[in-house]
Amino acid sequence: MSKCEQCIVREFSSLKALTKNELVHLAECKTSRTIKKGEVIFEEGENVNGIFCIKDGVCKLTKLSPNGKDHIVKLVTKGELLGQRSMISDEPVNLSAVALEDMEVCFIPKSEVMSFFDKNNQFSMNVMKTICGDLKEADDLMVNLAQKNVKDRLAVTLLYLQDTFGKNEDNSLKVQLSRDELASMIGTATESCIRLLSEFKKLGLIELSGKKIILKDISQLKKMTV
Amino acid sequence: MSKCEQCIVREFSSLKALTKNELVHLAECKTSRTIKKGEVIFEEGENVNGIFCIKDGVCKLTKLSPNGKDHIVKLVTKGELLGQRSMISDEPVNLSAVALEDMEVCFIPKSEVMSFFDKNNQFSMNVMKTICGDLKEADDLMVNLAQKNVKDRLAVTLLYLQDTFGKNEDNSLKVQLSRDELASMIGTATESCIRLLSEFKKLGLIELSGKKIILKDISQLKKMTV
DNA sequence: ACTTTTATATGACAAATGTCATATTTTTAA
DNA sequence: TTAAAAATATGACATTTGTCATATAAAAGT
Repeated sequence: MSKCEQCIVREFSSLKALTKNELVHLAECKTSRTIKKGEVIFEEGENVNGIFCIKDGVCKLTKLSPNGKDHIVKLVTKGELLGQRSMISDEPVNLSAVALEDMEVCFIPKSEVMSFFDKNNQFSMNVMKTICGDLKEADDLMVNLAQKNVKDRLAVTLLYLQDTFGKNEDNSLKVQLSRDELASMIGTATESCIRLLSEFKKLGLIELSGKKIILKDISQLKKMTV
Repeated sequence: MSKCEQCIVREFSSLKALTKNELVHLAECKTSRTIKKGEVIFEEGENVNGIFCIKDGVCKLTKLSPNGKDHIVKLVTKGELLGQRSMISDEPVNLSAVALEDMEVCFIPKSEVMSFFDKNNQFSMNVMKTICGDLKEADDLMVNLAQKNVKDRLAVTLLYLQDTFGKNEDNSLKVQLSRDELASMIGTATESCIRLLSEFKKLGLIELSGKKIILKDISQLKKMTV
Protein backbone atom coordinates (compact mmCIF):
# COMPACT_ATOMS: atom_id res chain seq x y z
CA MET A 1 0.00 0.00 0.00
CA SER A 2 1.46 3.34 -1.07
CA LYS A 3 2.15 6.00 1.52
CA CYS A 4 -0.14 9.00 1.69
CA GLU A 5 2.70 11.06 3.09
CA GLN A 6 4.46 10.89 -0.22
CA CYS A 7 1.40 11.38 -2.37
CA ILE A 8 1.63 14.71 -4.15
CA VAL A 9 -2.03 15.16 -5.02
CA ARG A 10 -2.88 15.28 -1.33
CA GLU A 11 -1.43 18.79 -1.32
CA PHE A 12 -4.23 19.97 -3.61
CA SER A 13 -7.16 18.90 -1.46
CA SER A 14 -8.51 19.42 2.04
CA LEU A 15 -6.21 16.59 3.08
CA LYS A 16 -3.25 18.95 3.05
CA ALA A 17 -4.22 19.93 6.59
CA LEU A 18 -3.49 16.44 7.94
CA THR A 19 -0.54 15.86 10.26
CA LYS A 20 2.15 13.26 9.69
CA ASN A 21 0.52 10.93 12.17
CA GLU A 22 -2.85 11.29 10.57
CA LEU A 23 -1.35 10.56 7.17
CA VAL A 24 0.31 7.40 8.42
CA HIS A 25 -2.99 6.25 9.81
CA LEU A 26 -4.76 7.21 6.60
CA ALA A 27 -2.36 5.12 4.53
CA GLU A 28 -3.43 2.07 6.50
CA CYS A 29 -7.16 2.64 6.09
CA LYS A 30 -7.37 3.73 2.50
CA THR A 31 -7.71 1.40 -0.45
CA SER A 32 -6.38 2.16 -3.93
CA ARG A 33 -8.19 1.38 -7.13
CA THR A 34 -7.73 1.90 -10.84
CA ILE A 35 -10.77 2.75 -12.86
CA LYS A 36 -11.12 2.36 -16.61
CA LYS A 37 -12.53 5.03 -18.87
CA GLY A 38 -16.31 4.81 -18.88
CA GLU A 39 -16.45 2.86 -15.62
CA VAL A 40 -18.89 3.97 -12.93
CA ILE A 41 -17.32 4.98 -9.62
CA PHE A 42 -20.66 5.34 -7.88
CA GLU A 43 -24.23 5.76 -8.90
CA GLU A 44 -26.93 8.24 -7.85
CA GLY A 45 -28.77 6.83 -4.84
CA GLU A 46 -25.95 4.58 -3.69
CA ASN A 47 -24.57 4.62 -0.18
CA VAL A 48 -20.89 5.34 -0.56
CA ASN A 49 -19.76 5.50 3.07
CA GLY A 50 -16.58 7.38 2.50
CA ILE A 51 -14.84 9.68 0.07
CA PHE A 52 -12.65 9.17 -2.97
CA CYS A 53 -9.40 11.01 -3.44
CA ILE A 54 -8.54 11.34 -7.12
CA LYS A 55 -4.88 10.56 -7.74
CA ASP A 56 -5.11 10.74 -11.50
CA GLY A 57 -7.70 11.22 -14.23
CA VAL A 58 -10.97 13.11 -14.65
CA CYS A 59 -14.56 12.04 -14.06
CA LYS A 60 -17.98 13.54 -14.65
CA LEU A 61 -20.67 13.95 -12.01
CA THR A 62 -24.07 13.44 -13.57
CA LYS A 63 -27.66 13.56 -12.48
CA LEU A 64 -30.48 11.77 -14.22
CA SER A 65 -33.36 14.01 -15.22
CA PRO A 66 -36.92 12.63 -15.13
CA ASN A 67 -36.93 12.84 -18.94
CA GLY A 68 -34.29 10.14 -19.00
CA LYS A 69 -31.39 12.34 -20.01
CA ASP A 70 -28.25 12.73 -17.94
CA HIS A 71 -27.03 16.17 -17.03
CA ILE A 72 -23.35 16.74 -16.27
CA VAL A 73 -23.26 18.84 -13.13
CA LYS A 74 -19.51 19.01 -12.67
CA LEU A 75 -16.17 17.62 -13.78
CA VAL A 76 -13.74 16.53 -11.10
CA THR A 77 -10.05 15.96 -11.59
CA LYS A 78 -6.75 14.94 -10.02
CA GLY A 79 -6.27 16.28 -6.51
CA GLU A 80 -9.96 16.69 -5.72
CA LEU A 81 -12.19 14.73 -3.36
CA LEU A 82 -15.42 12.99 -4.29
CA GLY A 83 -18.46 12.28 -2.16
CA GLN A 84 -17.95 14.83 0.58
CA ARG A 85 -21.45 16.26 0.40
CA SER A 86 -23.28 13.00 0.83
CA MET A 87 -20.96 11.92 3.62
CA ILE A 88 -21.61 15.09 5.60
CA SER A 89 -25.35 15.04 4.90
CA ASP A 90 -25.36 11.37 5.80
CA GLU A 91 -27.39 10.62 2.70
CA PRO A 92 -26.98 8.54 -0.45
CA VAL A 93 -25.00 10.35 -3.16
CA ASN A 94 -27.19 12.57 -5.32
CA LEU A 95 -24.94 12.31 -8.35
CA SER A 96 -23.29 9.54 -10.34
CA ALA A 97 -19.55 9.58 -11.00
CA VAL A 98 -18.22 8.14 -14.25
CA ALA A 99 -14.59 8.13 -15.40
CA LEU A 100 -13.85 10.17 -18.54
CA GLU A 101 -10.37 8.64 -18.77
CA ASP A 102 -8.47 5.95 -16.93
CA MET A 103 -8.23 6.94 -13.30
CA GLU A 104 -6.43 6.15 -10.09
CA VAL A 105 -8.39 6.82 -6.93
CA CYS A 106 -8.10 6.06 -3.24
CA PHE A 107 -11.11 5.32 -1.09
CA ILE A 108 -11.13 6.64 2.47
CA PRO A 109 -13.78 5.16 4.77
CA LYS A 110 -16.24 7.50 6.44
CA SER A 111 -15.13 6.64 9.97
CA GLU A 112 -11.64 7.80 9.15
CA VAL A 113 -12.78 11.10 7.64
CA MET A 114 -15.11 11.77 10.54
CA SER A 115 -12.29 11.31 13.02
CA PHE A 116 -10.28 13.95 11.14
CA PHE A 117 -13.31 16.21 11.40
CA ASP A 118 -13.33 15.86 15.16
CA LYS A 119 -9.64 16.28 15.72
CA ASN A 120 -8.40 18.52 12.97
CA ASN A 121 -10.13 21.85 12.75
CA GLN A 122 -8.19 23.02 9.73
CA PHE A 123 -9.29 19.93 7.83
CA SER A 124 -12.98 20.61 8.56
CA MET A 125 -12.51 24.19 7.52
CA ASN A 126 -10.91 23.10 4.24
CA VAL A 127 -13.78 20.76 3.47
CA MET A 128 -16.30 23.46 4.29
CA LYS A 129 -14.56 25.93 2.02
CA THR A 130 -14.51 23.41 -0.81
CA ILE A 131 -18.21 22.80 -0.50
CA CYS A 132 -18.86 26.52 -0.31
CA GLY A 133 -16.86 26.88 -3.51
CA ASP A 134 -18.98 24.19 -5.14
CA LEU A 135 -22.12 26.01 -4.06
CA LYS A 136 -20.94 29.29 -5.55
CA GLU A 137 -20.04 27.51 -8.76
CA ALA A 138 -23.48 25.91 -8.83
CA ASP A 139 -25.12 29.32 -8.46
CA ASP A 140 -23.12 30.60 -11.41
CA LEU A 141 -24.01 27.62 -13.56
CA MET A 142 -27.66 28.00 -12.66
CA VAL A 143 -27.74 31.62 -13.79
CA ASN A 144 -25.94 30.68 -16.99
CA LEU A 145 -28.46 27.98 -17.76
CA ALA A 146 -31.38 30.25 -16.94
CA GLN A 147 -30.31 33.39 -18.73
CA LYS A 148 -27.96 32.53 -21.59
CA ASN A 149 -28.83 30.96 -24.91
CA VAL A 150 -27.27 27.70 -26.06
CA LYS A 151 -24.63 29.32 -28.25
CA ASP A 152 -23.30 31.44 -25.41
CA ARG A 153 -23.35 28.51 -23.02
CA LEU A 154 -21.28 26.50 -25.47
CA ALA A 155 -18.72 29.32 -25.65
CA VAL A 156 -18.59 29.62 -21.87
CA THR A 157 -18.15 25.88 -21.50
CA LEU A 158 -15.36 25.59 -24.05
CA LEU A 159 -13.44 28.38 -22.32
CA TYR A 160 -14.09 26.79 -18.94
CA LEU A 161 -12.73 23.45 -20.15
CA GLN A 162 -9.53 25.02 -21.42
CA ASP A 163 -9.01 27.23 -18.36
CA THR A 164 -9.67 24.46 -15.90
CA PHE A 165 -8.14 21.40 -17.48
CA GLY A 166 -5.67 22.91 -19.94
CA LYS A 167 -4.68 21.91 -23.45
CA ASN A 168 -2.43 19.34 -25.10
CA GLU A 169 0.72 20.15 -27.11
CA ASP A 170 -1.42 20.43 -30.24
CA ASN A 171 -3.56 23.01 -28.39
CA SER A 172 -6.58 20.74 -28.24
CA LEU A 173 -8.62 20.59 -25.04
CA LYS A 174 -7.15 18.10 -22.60
CA VAL A 175 -10.51 16.80 -21.45
CA GLN A 176 -12.14 15.01 -24.34
CA LEU A 177 -15.90 14.99 -24.18
CA SER A 178 -18.16 13.42 -26.75
CA ARG A 179 -20.64 15.73 -28.47
CA ASP A 180 -23.26 14.02 -26.39
CA GLU A 181 -21.46 14.80 -23.16
CA LEU A 182 -20.78 18.37 -24.18
CA ALA A 183 -24.48 18.75 -24.94
CA SER A 184 -25.46 17.35 -21.57
CA MET A 185 -23.13 19.83 -19.93
CA ILE A 186 -24.64 22.89 -21.60
CA GLY A 187 -28.16 21.53 -21.42
CA THR A 188 -29.17 21.08 -25.03
CA ALA A 189 -29.83 18.41 -27.64
CA THR A 190 -26.82 16.61 -29.10
CA GLU A 191 -27.73 17.79 -32.61
CA SER A 192 -27.90 21.41 -31.50
CA CYS A 193 -24.50 21.08 -29.90
CA ILE A 194 -22.98 19.57 -33.06
CA ARG A 195 -24.58 22.23 -35.21
CA LEU A 196 -23.19 25.05 -33.09
CA LEU A 197 -19.72 23.51 -33.07
CA SER A 198 -19.89 23.44 -36.87
CA GLU A 199 -20.96 27.07 -36.86
CA PHE A 200 -18.11 28.03 -34.52
CA LYS A 201 -15.74 26.22 -36.87
CA LYS A 202 -17.05 28.10 -39.90
CA LEU A 203 -16.62 31.37 -38.03
CA GLY A 204 -13.02 30.44 -37.26
CA LEU A 205 -13.59 30.38 -33.52
CA ILE A 206 -12.53 26.78 -33.11
CA GLU A 207 -10.97 23.92 -35.06
CA LEU A 208 -12.32 20.39 -35.06
CA SER A 209 -10.51 17.18 -35.90
CA GLY A 210 -12.32 14.09 -34.78
CA LYS A 211 -13.04 14.40 -31.11
CA LYS A 212 -10.36 17.05 -30.67
CA ILE A 213 -11.40 20.66 -30.19
CA ILE A 214 -8.94 23.54 -30.54
CA LEU A 215 -9.91 27.03 -29.46
CA LYS A 216 -8.66 29.49 -32.08
CA ASP A 217 -10.22 32.85 -31.24
CA ILE A 218 -10.38 33.15 -27.48
CA SER A 219 -11.25 36.83 -27.39
CA GLN A 220 -14.18 36.35 -29.72
CA LEU A 221 -15.40 33.43 -27.62
CA LYS A 222 -15.07 35.54 -24.50
CA LYS A 223 -17.28 38.23 -26.00
CA MET A 224 -20.13 35.73 -25.98
CA THR A 225 -19.73 35.04 -22.30
CA VAL A 226 -20.49 38.63 -21.27
CA MET B 1 -32.30 43.90 23.19
CA SER B 2 -34.36 40.73 23.04
CA LYS B 3 -33.01 37.49 24.41
CA CYS B 4 -31.89 34.82 21.96
CA GLU B 5 -32.66 32.16 24.54
CA GLN B 6 -36.33 32.86 24.18
CA CYS B 7 -36.33 33.25 20.41
CA ILE B 8 -38.27 30.39 18.86
CA VAL B 9 -36.88 30.61 15.33
CA ARG B 10 -33.44 29.77 16.65
CA GLU B 11 -34.67 26.21 16.99
CA PHE B 12 -35.03 25.92 13.22
CA SER B 13 -31.47 26.82 12.29
CA SER B 14 -27.93 25.69 13.03
CA LEU B 15 -28.11 27.92 16.10
CA LYS B 16 -30.14 25.29 17.92
CA ALA B 17 -26.85 23.66 18.86
CA LEU B 18 -25.77 26.63 20.98
CA THR B 19 -25.55 26.29 24.75
CA LYS B 20 -27.29 28.62 27.18
CA ASN B 21 -24.07 30.50 27.79
CA GLU B 22 -23.43 30.91 24.14
CA LEU B 23 -26.96 32.21 23.64
CA VAL B 24 -26.55 34.78 26.37
CA HIS B 25 -23.37 35.97 24.76
CA LEU B 26 -25.03 35.98 21.35
CA ALA B 27 -27.85 38.18 22.63
CA GLU B 28 -25.29 40.82 23.55
CA CYS B 29 -23.51 40.81 20.21
CA LYS B 30 -26.40 40.62 17.81
CA THR B 31 -28.30 43.58 16.44
CA SER B 32 -31.96 43.45 15.42
CA ARG B 33 -33.40 45.15 12.39
CA THR B 34 -36.72 45.44 10.61
CA ILE B 35 -36.66 45.46 6.86
CA LYS B 36 -39.43 46.73 4.62
CA LYS B 37 -40.74 44.82 1.64
CA GLY B 38 -38.51 45.49 -1.35
CA GLU B 39 -35.60 46.67 0.77
CA VAL B 40 -32.13 45.29 0.04
CA ILE B 41 -30.49 43.36 2.87
CA PHE B 42 -27.17 43.03 1.07
CA GLU B 43 -25.96 43.29 -2.48
CA GLU B 44 -23.84 40.98 -4.59
CA GLY B 45 -20.17 41.87 -4.12
CA GLU B 46 -20.64 43.44 -0.71
CA ASN B 47 -18.63 42.45 2.34
CA VAL B 48 -21.17 41.40 4.91
CA ASN B 49 -18.93 40.30 7.79
CA GLY B 50 -21.46 38.20 9.57
CA ILE B 51 -24.70 36.33 9.10
CA PHE B 52 -28.35 37.23 9.31
CA CYS B 53 -30.85 35.17 11.24
CA ILE B 54 -34.35 35.58 9.82
CA LYS B 55 -36.87 36.03 12.59
CA ASP B 56 -39.79 36.72 10.29
CA GLY B 57 -40.53 37.19 6.61
CA VAL B 58 -39.19 35.87 3.31
CA CYS B 59 -36.50 37.20 1.02
CA LYS B 60 -35.15 36.33 -2.40
CA LEU B 61 -31.50 35.66 -3.20
CA THR B 62 -30.71 36.92 -6.68
CA LYS B 63 -27.74 36.98 -8.97
CA LEU B 64 -27.28 39.45 -11.78
CA SER B 65 -26.65 37.86 -15.16
CA PRO B 66 -24.32 39.60 -17.63
CA ASN B 67 -27.40 40.27 -19.79
CA GLY B 68 -28.68 42.59 -17.09
CA LYS B 69 -31.47 40.34 -15.82
CA ASP B 70 -31.69 39.09 -12.26
CA HIS B 71 -32.08 35.43 -11.57
CA ILE B 72 -33.69 34.26 -8.34
CA VAL B 73 -31.45 31.51 -7.02
CA LYS B 74 -33.30 30.78 -3.80
CA LEU B 75 -35.99 31.97 -1.40
CA VAL B 76 -35.11 32.11 2.27
CA THR B 77 -37.59 32.31 5.10
CA LYS B 78 -38.13 32.54 8.83
CA GLY B 79 -35.74 30.39 10.81
CA GLU B 80 -33.00 30.27 8.22
CA LEU B 81 -29.58 31.90 8.18
CA LEU B 82 -28.25 34.17 5.49
CA GLY B 83 -24.67 34.75 4.36
CA GLN B 84 -23.07 31.60 5.70
CA ARG B 85 -21.33 30.69 2.49
CA SER B 86 -19.55 33.95 1.99
CA MET B 87 -18.53 34.08 5.63
CA ILE B 88 -16.91 30.66 5.47
CA SER B 89 -15.30 31.30 2.09
CA ASP B 90 -14.14 34.64 3.43
CA GLU B 91 -15.37 36.31 0.27
CA PRO B 92 -17.89 39.00 -0.65
CA VAL B 93 -21.43 37.64 -0.97
CA ASN B 94 -22.14 36.24 -4.43
CA LEU B 95 -25.87 36.92 -4.24
CA SER B 96 -28.11 39.85 -3.36
CA ALA B 97 -30.83 39.51 -0.73
CA VAL B 98 -34.08 41.48 -1.12
CA ALA B 99 -37.12 41.31 1.17
CA LEU B 100 -40.30 39.95 -0.44
CA GLU B 101 -42.34 41.05 2.57
CA ASP B 102 -41.67 43.00 5.74
CA MET B 103 -39.00 41.18 7.70
CA GLU B 104 -37.36 41.01 11.08
CA VAL B 105 -33.76 39.89 11.10
CA CYS B 106 -30.87 39.75 13.53
CA PHE B 107 -27.30 40.32 12.47
CA ILE B 108 -24.57 38.25 14.11
CA PRO B 109 -21.00 39.50 13.60
CA LYS B 110 -18.51 37.15 11.99
CA SER B 111 -16.20 37.05 15.02
CA GLU B 112 -19.05 35.67 17.09
CA VAL B 113 -19.97 32.96 14.60
CA MET B 114 -16.36 31.95 14.15
CA SER B 115 -15.96 31.50 17.88
CA PHE B 116 -18.94 29.13 17.84
CA PHE B 117 -17.22 27.24 15.05
CA ASP B 118 -14.15 26.74 17.18
CA LYS B 119 -15.90 25.76 20.36
CA ASN B 120 -19.09 24.06 19.34
CA ASN B 121 -18.65 21.11 17.05
CA GLN B 122 -22.34 20.44 16.67
CA PHE B 123 -22.89 23.98 15.46
CA SER B 124 -20.21 23.62 12.75
CA MET B 125 -21.74 20.34 11.71
CA ASN B 126 -25.18 21.93 11.46
CA VAL B 127 -23.86 24.72 9.27
CA MET B 128 -22.05 22.23 7.08
CA LYS B 129 -25.19 20.16 6.66
CA THR B 130 -27.21 23.23 5.73
CA ILE B 131 -24.72 24.20 3.06
CA CYS B 132 -24.62 20.62 1.79
CA GLY B 133 -28.41 20.78 1.56
CA ASP B 134 -28.17 24.00 -0.42
CA LEU B 135 -25.69 22.36 -2.76
CA LYS B 136 -27.95 19.41 -3.39
CA GLU B 137 -30.85 21.75 -4.03
CA ALA B 138 -28.71 23.73 -6.45
CA ASP B 139 -27.86 20.54 -8.35
CA ASP B 140 -31.55 19.73 -8.67
CA LEU B 141 -32.40 23.22 -9.89
CA MET B 142 -29.58 23.06 -12.40
CA VAL B 143 -30.87 19.85 -13.91
CA ASN B 144 -34.38 21.29 -14.03
CA LEU B 145 -33.20 24.37 -15.86
CA ALA B 146 -31.10 22.34 -18.24
CA GLN B 147 -33.53 19.59 -19.12
CA LYS B 148 -37.09 20.80 -18.63
CA ASN B 149 -39.05 23.21 -20.80
CA VAL B 150 -40.52 26.42 -19.42
CA LYS B 151 -44.00 25.03 -18.90
CA ASP B 152 -42.74 22.16 -16.77
CA ARG B 153 -40.46 24.45 -14.81
CA LEU B 154 -43.40 26.69 -14.01
CA ALA B 155 -45.38 23.70 -12.73
CA VAL B 156 -42.45 22.53 -10.62
CA THR B 157 -41.99 25.99 -9.19
CA LEU B 158 -45.64 26.49 -8.29
CA LEU B 159 -45.67 23.17 -6.45
CA TYR B 160 -42.42 24.02 -4.74
CA LEU B 161 -43.80 27.34 -3.53
CA GLN B 162 -46.87 25.71 -2.04
CA ASP B 163 -44.95 22.82 -0.46
CA THR B 164 -42.26 25.00 1.03
CA PHE B 165 -44.08 28.15 2.10
CA GLY B 166 -47.67 26.96 2.38
CA LYS B 167 -50.95 28.60 1.48
CA ASN B 168 -53.32 31.17 2.96
CA GLU B 169 -56.86 30.43 4.19
CA ASP B 170 -58.16 31.14 0.68
CA ASN B 171 -55.73 28.49 -0.60
CA SER B 172 -53.57 31.03 -2.42
CA LEU B 173 -49.80 30.71 -2.27
CA LYS B 174 -48.42 32.40 0.83
CA VAL B 175 -45.37 33.80 -0.91
CA GLN B 176 -46.54 36.38 -3.39
CA LEU B 177 -44.21 36.85 -6.31
CA SER B 178 -44.79 39.23 -9.16
CA ARG B 179 -44.99 37.69 -12.64
CA ASP B 180 -41.59 39.21 -13.20
CA GLU B 181 -40.13 37.48 -10.16
CA LEU B 182 -41.73 34.18 -11.01
CA ALA B 183 -40.23 34.46 -14.48
CA SER B 184 -36.80 35.16 -13.10
CA MET B 185 -37.11 32.09 -10.90
CA ILE B 186 -37.93 29.72 -13.73
CA GLY B 187 -35.57 31.43 -16.16
CA THR B 188 -37.84 32.82 -18.84
CA ALA B 189 -39.25 36.08 -20.18
CA THR B 190 -41.97 37.76 -18.15
CA GLU B 191 -44.40 37.54 -21.08
CA SER B 192 -43.83 33.80 -21.44
CA CYS B 193 -44.49 33.34 -17.76
CA ILE B 194 -47.73 35.33 -17.94
CA ARG B 195 -48.83 33.45 -21.03
CA LEU B 196 -48.25 30.07 -19.40
CA LEU B 197 -50.08 31.11 -16.25
CA SER B 198 -53.04 32.07 -18.45
CA GLU B 199 -52.81 28.69 -20.15
CA PHE B 200 -52.72 26.88 -16.81
CA LYS B 201 -55.78 28.87 -15.80
CA LYS B 202 -57.64 27.90 -18.96
CA LEU B 203 -56.75 24.26 -18.34
CA GLY B 204 -58.16 24.55 -14.82
CA LEU B 205 -54.81 23.82 -13.21
CA ILE B 206 -54.69 27.07 -11.28
CA GLU B 207 -56.83 30.06 -10.44
CA LEU B 208 -55.66 33.65 -10.69
CA SER B 209 -57.03 36.70 -8.94
CA GLY B 210 -54.71 39.64 -9.05
CA LYS B 211 -51.38 38.61 -7.68
CA LYS B 212 -52.90 35.62 -5.91
CA ILE B 213 -52.33 32.16 -7.34
CA ILE B 214 -54.36 29.15 -6.24
CA LEU B 215 -53.33 25.65 -7.24
CA LYS B 216 -56.45 23.71 -8.27
CA ASP B 217 -55.25 20.48 -9.85
CA ILE B 218 -52.18 19.34 -7.96
CA SER B 219 -52.00 15.88 -9.49
CA GLN B 220 -52.10 17.26 -13.00
CA LEU B 221 -49.39 19.75 -12.14
CA LYS B 222 -47.32 16.97 -10.64
CA LYS B 223 -47.53 14.99 -13.86
CA MET B 224 -45.57 17.76 -15.56
CA THR B 225 -42.78 17.53 -13.05
CA VAL B 226 -41.94 13.93 -13.92
C1' DA C 1 -60.88 61.50 -7.14
C1' DC C 2 -57.79 61.67 -10.64
C1' DT C 3 -53.54 61.33 -12.94
C1' DT C 4 -49.36 58.83 -13.43
C1' DT C 5 -46.88 54.93 -13.11
C1' DT C 6 -46.36 50.18 -12.94
C1' DA C 7 -47.92 45.45 -13.53
C1' DT C 8 -50.50 42.20 -16.09
C1' DA C 9 -52.27 40.47 -20.36
C1' DT C 10 -52.46 39.28 -25.26
C1' DG C 11 -51.46 39.39 -30.34
C1' DA C 12 -48.17 39.09 -34.05
C1' DC C 13 -44.12 37.74 -35.47
C1' DA C 14 -39.10 36.38 -35.37
C1' DA C 15 -35.56 33.68 -33.54
C1' DA C 16 -33.90 29.76 -31.15
C1' DT C 17 -34.08 25.12 -30.30
C1' DG C 18 -35.75 20.32 -30.55
C1' DT C 19 -37.04 16.27 -33.27
C1' DC C 20 -36.83 13.05 -36.82
C1' DA C 21 -34.70 11.28 -40.90
C1' DT C 22 -30.71 10.09 -43.04
C1' DA C 23 -25.87 10.27 -44.55
C1' DT C 24 -21.18 9.93 -43.32
C1' DT C 25 -17.40 8.97 -40.45
C1' DT C 26 -15.20 6.71 -36.68
C1' DT C 27 -14.77 3.13 -33.41
C1' DT C 28 -15.37 -1.49 -31.85
C1' DA C 29 -15.43 -6.23 -32.02
C1' DA C 30 -15.45 -10.53 -34.32
C1' DT D 1 -9.48 -6.91 -42.26
C1' DT D 2 -14.10 -6.56 -42.41
C1' DA D 3 -18.69 -6.20 -40.64
C1' DA D 4 -21.39 -4.09 -37.19
C1' DA D 5 -22.20 -0.59 -34.07
C1' DA D 6 -21.75 3.90 -32.42
C1' DA D 7 -20.69 8.75 -32.99
C1' DT D 8 -20.78 12.75 -35.80
C1' DA D 9 -22.91 15.60 -39.20
C1' DT D 10 -26.57 17.90 -41.76
C1' DG D 11 -31.23 18.85 -43.82
C1' DA D 12 -36.13 19.62 -43.16
C1' DC D 13 -39.47 20.85 -40.34
C1' DA D 14 -42.23 21.53 -35.94
C1' DT D 15 -42.34 23.50 -31.58
C1' DT D 16 -40.97 26.48 -28.13
C1' DT D 17 -39.64 30.70 -26.59
C1' DG D 18 -38.38 35.62 -26.94
C1' DT D 19 -39.35 40.30 -28.54
C1' DC D 20 -41.96 44.17 -29.62
C1' DA D 21 -46.27 46.50 -29.78
C1' DT D 22 -50.22 47.60 -27.56
C1' DA D 23 -54.22 47.11 -24.49
C1' DT D 24 -56.07 46.73 -19.98
C1' DA D 25 -55.90 46.59 -15.04
C1' DA D 26 -54.00 47.70 -10.71
C1' DA D 27 -51.29 50.46 -7.61
C1' DA D 28 -49.23 54.68 -6.10
C1' DG D 29 -48.83 59.46 -5.57
C1' DT D 30 -50.79 64.14 -5.64
